[in-house]
Amino acid sequence: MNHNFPKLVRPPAYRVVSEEIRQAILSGELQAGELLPTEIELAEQFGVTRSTLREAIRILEDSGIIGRADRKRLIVTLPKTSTVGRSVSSAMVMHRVTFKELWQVAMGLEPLAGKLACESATEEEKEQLAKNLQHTANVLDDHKQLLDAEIEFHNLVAAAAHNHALLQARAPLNDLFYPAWGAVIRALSPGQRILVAHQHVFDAICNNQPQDAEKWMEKHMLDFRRGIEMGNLGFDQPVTTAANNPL
Amino acid sequence: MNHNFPKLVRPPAYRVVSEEIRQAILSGELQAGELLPTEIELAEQFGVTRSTLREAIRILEDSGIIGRADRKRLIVTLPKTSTVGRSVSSAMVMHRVTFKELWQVAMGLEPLAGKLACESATEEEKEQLAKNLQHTANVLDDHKQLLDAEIEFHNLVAAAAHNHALLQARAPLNDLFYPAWGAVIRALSPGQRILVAHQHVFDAICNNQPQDAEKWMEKHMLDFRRGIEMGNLGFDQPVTTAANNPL
DNA sequence: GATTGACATATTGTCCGACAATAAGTCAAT
DNA sequence: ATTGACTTATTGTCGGACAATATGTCAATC
Repeated sequence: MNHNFPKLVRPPAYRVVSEEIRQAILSGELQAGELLPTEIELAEQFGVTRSTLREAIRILEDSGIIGRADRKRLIVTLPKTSTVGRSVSSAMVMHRVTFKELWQVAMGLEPLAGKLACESATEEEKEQLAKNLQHTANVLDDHKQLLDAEIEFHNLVAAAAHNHALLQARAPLNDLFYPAWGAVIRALSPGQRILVAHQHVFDAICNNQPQDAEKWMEKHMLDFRRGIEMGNLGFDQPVTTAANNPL
Repeated sequence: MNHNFPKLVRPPAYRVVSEEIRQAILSGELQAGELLPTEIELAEQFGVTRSTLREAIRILEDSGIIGRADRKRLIVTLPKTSTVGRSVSSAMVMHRVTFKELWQVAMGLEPLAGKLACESATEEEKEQLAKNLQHTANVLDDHKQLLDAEIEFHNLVAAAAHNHALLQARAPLNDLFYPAWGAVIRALSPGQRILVAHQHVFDAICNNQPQDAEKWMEKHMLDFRRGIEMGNLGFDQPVTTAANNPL
């Protein structure tokens, strides 16, 4: 054997079709917001049956790049980070990613978000943060509400960074990691330390002091780690999916 | 209107089925490596037609949590980071993520990878890195091969960090970002500076000096930024997908 | 003994046609 | 302005059919 042929790939039709449509979208040929032709028309264009075409559509629909205009007609869509994040989260759960691993990533991303937010946050975003802080102060004793406020704070900071790649990379944290704040909050109760850290991050953002934002976000995450270790969640335990069926 | 009913969600059958299977997998009820029943059997179990069931399967197949045992039978699979990364990359392209945004994320993740690799790298991984360095030195003038070696180096370091969450977060960098090294390499040619940076990161990993690894990875990424700005790629241009059809 | 060929079998890929379910529009009646 | 009845377009689901492909078996061949 002096010559090796490359192994032949013969993807099924539904895969070819879905890839074709995906490329059309990624290349800009199809813009977000455009209505797609009906299933029958599309099937005719590709020369396949509706069944085959539908299988192709499912693939794209799940990855979020096409959705529904009105629960019927298909439309090219800008994927939401949460949609894309879901498949990433699934993968992480299957790979038995631990809290520790996620925390390490969070230690890389959250301080970064704080830093970038200093440069990019708009007045409106600062207001939202301010509102969040005030709300947090009011619900310090209500674990459930405090958890929601806590998660929202991190999302607001990340959004203020105006970096979609960062948002996307952060998505699994929302699904898998921050829900654990529930246990952390109970362990560190009352939430005084949480509020103080948030306050400092907020001030840093308002005064455009990136290093401070970074530093305080880091401290905040260190608290988080301590909380997990104190709670009944093992730091080296794999994360789980909290029965997430938001379809 | 004193009472608001929650809007009714009535997901189609194919979605319910796919979600059902996904949960069975995530809950561990179905382990990776297990063969799934045939389509006919599955359809009978759920009480739907094969067509409907197949649409459900497509969704899961695309997200990589089920695959093929032998191009026919379906099997529960550990999703590869590249598979999951592809949908993330698509989303980023559609959101017109710029080189700058990706670079900012890379500045958060790559030094982190270097740092973690110091603690976690096995002897075998160090050997692979050494081999990569030597190869790099040999192809400093061959742009194409140098690019491959460069990308491999970063992947090896990331793998040596032994953090799957990090690998997953990094996945889009491989698809969208590092291909741009092509232009960078031409701009910075010859690749002497690249090799020096790699060398220092490698030394730091071998001598278990996390700060050094972090620092040199950071310098390396700063070079990258300079290269992009010098090349004909705009730093504020949206990244594109390099006609990636690895099906 | 290893390779080839012929055959049966199981499973997925694709097609076709049909009908039910749902969303949107029109128009008249109240 | 709201309701109700009707029409129409489109997706959701069904059932059955056959082609294409991988597996296994067994005999024939060298």
